[in-house]
Amino acid sequence: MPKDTKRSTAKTTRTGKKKKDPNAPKRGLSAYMFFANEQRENVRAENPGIAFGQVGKVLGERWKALTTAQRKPYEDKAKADKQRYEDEKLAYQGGGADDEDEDDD
DNA sequence: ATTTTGATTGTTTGT
DNA sequence: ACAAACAATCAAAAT
Repeated sequence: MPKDTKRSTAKTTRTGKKKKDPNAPKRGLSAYMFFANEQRENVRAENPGIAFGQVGKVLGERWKALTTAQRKPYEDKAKADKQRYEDEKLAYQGGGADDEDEDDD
């Protein structure tokens, strides 16, 4: 039996965010996010007057309804987003390698 | 090196 | 602005 490695996906939206990172390099988005961005209109369009959580549910079902091929475009964006985060984390850790100029806020 | 955990992403509606 | 359900993620920390 495969180790589940505890998947905490049931908590959902933790408004009380405790970050230990100094400058908190926000991660990248997820494929689902991009997928939702596109489908949200479609789902809502097909479900007039759909409830709050319902939309999300239907959305998720549709998401899995796709194949890796369909997710590909979304995953692609997700990866691109990750790279975006990479820059953040890079700057988040790598302060000044040799010389750096940053805008004082 | 491996495992776990924690933090984060964006959307929906309604108040 | 935030509240859950939906899925991914994945990088960093702990072991």
